[in-house]
Amino acid sequence: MRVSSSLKDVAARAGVSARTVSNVVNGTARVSEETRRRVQEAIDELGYRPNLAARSLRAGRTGIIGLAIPELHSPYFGELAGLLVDEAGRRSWTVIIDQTHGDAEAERRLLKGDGGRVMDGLIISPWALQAREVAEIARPLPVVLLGERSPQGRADRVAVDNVAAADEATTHLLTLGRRRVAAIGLQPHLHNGTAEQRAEGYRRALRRAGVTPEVQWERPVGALHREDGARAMAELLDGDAAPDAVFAFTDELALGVLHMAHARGVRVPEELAVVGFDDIEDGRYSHPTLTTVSPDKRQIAQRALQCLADRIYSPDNEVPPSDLTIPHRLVVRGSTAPGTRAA
Amino acid sequence: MRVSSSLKDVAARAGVSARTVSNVVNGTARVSEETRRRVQEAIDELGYRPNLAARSLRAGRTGIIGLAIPELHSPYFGELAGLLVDEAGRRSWTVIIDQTHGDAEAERRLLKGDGGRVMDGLIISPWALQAREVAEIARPLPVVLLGERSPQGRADRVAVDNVAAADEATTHLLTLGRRRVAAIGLQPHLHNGTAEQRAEGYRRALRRAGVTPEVQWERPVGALHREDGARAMAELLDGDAAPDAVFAFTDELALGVLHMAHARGVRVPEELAVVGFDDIEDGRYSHPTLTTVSPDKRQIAQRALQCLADRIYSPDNEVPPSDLTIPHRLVVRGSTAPGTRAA
DNA sequence: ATCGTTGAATTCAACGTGGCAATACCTCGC
DNA sequence: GCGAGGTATTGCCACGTTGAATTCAACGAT
Repeated sequence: MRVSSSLKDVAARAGVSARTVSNVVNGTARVSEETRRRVQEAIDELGYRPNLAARSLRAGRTGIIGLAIPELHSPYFGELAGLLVDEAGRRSWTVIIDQTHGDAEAERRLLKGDGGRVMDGLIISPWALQAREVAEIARPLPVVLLGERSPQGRADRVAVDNVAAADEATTHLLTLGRRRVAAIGLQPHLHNGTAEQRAEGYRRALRRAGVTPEVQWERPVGALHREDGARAMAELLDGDAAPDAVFAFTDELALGVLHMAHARGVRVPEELAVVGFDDIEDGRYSHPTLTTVSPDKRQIAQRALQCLADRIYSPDNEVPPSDLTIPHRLVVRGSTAPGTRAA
Repeated sequence: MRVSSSLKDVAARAGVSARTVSNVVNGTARVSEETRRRVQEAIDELGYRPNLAARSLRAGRTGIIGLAIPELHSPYFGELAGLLVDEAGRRSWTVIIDQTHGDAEAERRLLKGDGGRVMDGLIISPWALQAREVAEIARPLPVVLLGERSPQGRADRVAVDNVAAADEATTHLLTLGRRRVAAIGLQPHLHNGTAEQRAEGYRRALRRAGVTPEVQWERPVGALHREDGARAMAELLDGDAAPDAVFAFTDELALGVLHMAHARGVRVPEELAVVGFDDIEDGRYSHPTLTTVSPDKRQIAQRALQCLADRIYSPDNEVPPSDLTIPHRLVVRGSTAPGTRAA
């Protein structure tokens, strides 16, 4: 029992050839009822399980796909990863997860596939890698990019329209009569493409409303967690003028903003309206509940897997890379409830 | 470039044998500088990556371990999974993640290893499976159980002392002068061992303080999410007497409790003190911030992996199963800040 | 000149599967 | 009694890799 048994062991025990056992296991060929029974018995007795390494070697496919995300503990990526694992299971795929921690080197390593070929395909959410560099990496491996533009890309891409979504979020704040609208979440040092797009949508909305974008309202952050949001909010409150609204590029940042607002006695939404992005579970139970841009996460998962499947199973992969835009909607909750505006 | 190249291809190109290429790749044997250079060149030109399936087949090991948890999107498991993935990477292991959704059948399937052997070992957090059943499943595969007792177990176990921790949490509430202490999180229908232990600690603390445990204060839940906590809290508030404290078996439940308290105008911590369990990130930014039992998650990850490593690498695995208790501490925050007690 | 030693590279075999082609067995029709 | 046409089963090989054993050349010591 220590050393796991193989087809050969089962065959010996059942008094048939290894090939027949294989046929029973896979239903490949016709097997007489009597033989099938004997083989099945031997399988049960020996506790035989097929060796997937051998199978993969033979088939040239592993049935394993990779998912590379910045951080699993971040709620957005946790939710997305959960959906991807489930949807992948539906396709009989197993998912291995890697965390890049927003490190360019880690992203590069995964894209290049250092350390060998296990994965049939890779879904990656690049955070620190410049779009140009992603495009340059030539790979035989099917790759789907999440939330990053893929310019002359060799890879498929699945994402929401970040510019439009950010525009909507900002416009929502402007509609409430707010004019000192801060944006929290820029990451200029990382060349984070997603952040850049959201900043662009933010500025576009301001301009359309006749408000000139000002640098003082655009707050860069080190990372995208609650603590970074809280810190950015504190800086704003310590500045010359306090904002009357905040568009945070992620819900986590927004929750940090809410936290700091509480701590400093700023009333939300009366004195400060807040919008986030991602629609994570927390935002539905925070105090106040969080208005946010909600991407259709399940659809992101499904479409990403569909892209992979197309490339993995297509005999010749001359299909041009697709660039899928996933629907989103603005979910209005307590943090932007129409209230008395501060003087 | 379509079909990935093998040692043989590289060998042909470099004018050496496949074995020599293997030696260059792995640094297995001495290779002359000149040969190494030629081989490396061929590797780069062909974009060769070792085929891990073949390697695994030869080695009898895949370098892949499995992690089976109820749900990836739950913050506690997300944080834990993130730590496990990182710590596993440090050991050059890759992690495949499965979600059981608290389904007994799914847990059983994973433990039995249906579908073949890919994993060198499995870390599983059983939620619905009865301890007896876990113990009965004989496996050649090294298994580590998280947070579940493993009675006559063949498997290692890593967990906090749930009884003691629940006792501390409850005692903390009693110390504040609260006497109508509710417990939210029992799952009698699932035979959830962890929940049972926390309930036991809760009752023990009450008795020690001279308070008789009453059924009306023990609220079962369907799942352990925020919505379940909110629902349970609503039921309590709709009941005959309102509690003046709640011990929620997970932070998620506790956050649902806070949410419902806000919605019903119950002031926390003045009228209601709340303690959670898990110390998830959200609880540090909620309003009020959440008092909680904080298990040392990194240590859980490290110890679990150490157990696996011991079994995977030990020549004869006659090592008796270990049962490791992970330290925890009560982190007091806003939700139990000493305040005016309700009349 | 011969032998042992060392370093460098090679050959052979096997890990467990499944595709392919071949073979053994069986039944039926004439 | 014999070939045709199935059905059930088998043997052989290759997938890409590496452990073990082997070959070959060069060198220093005797």
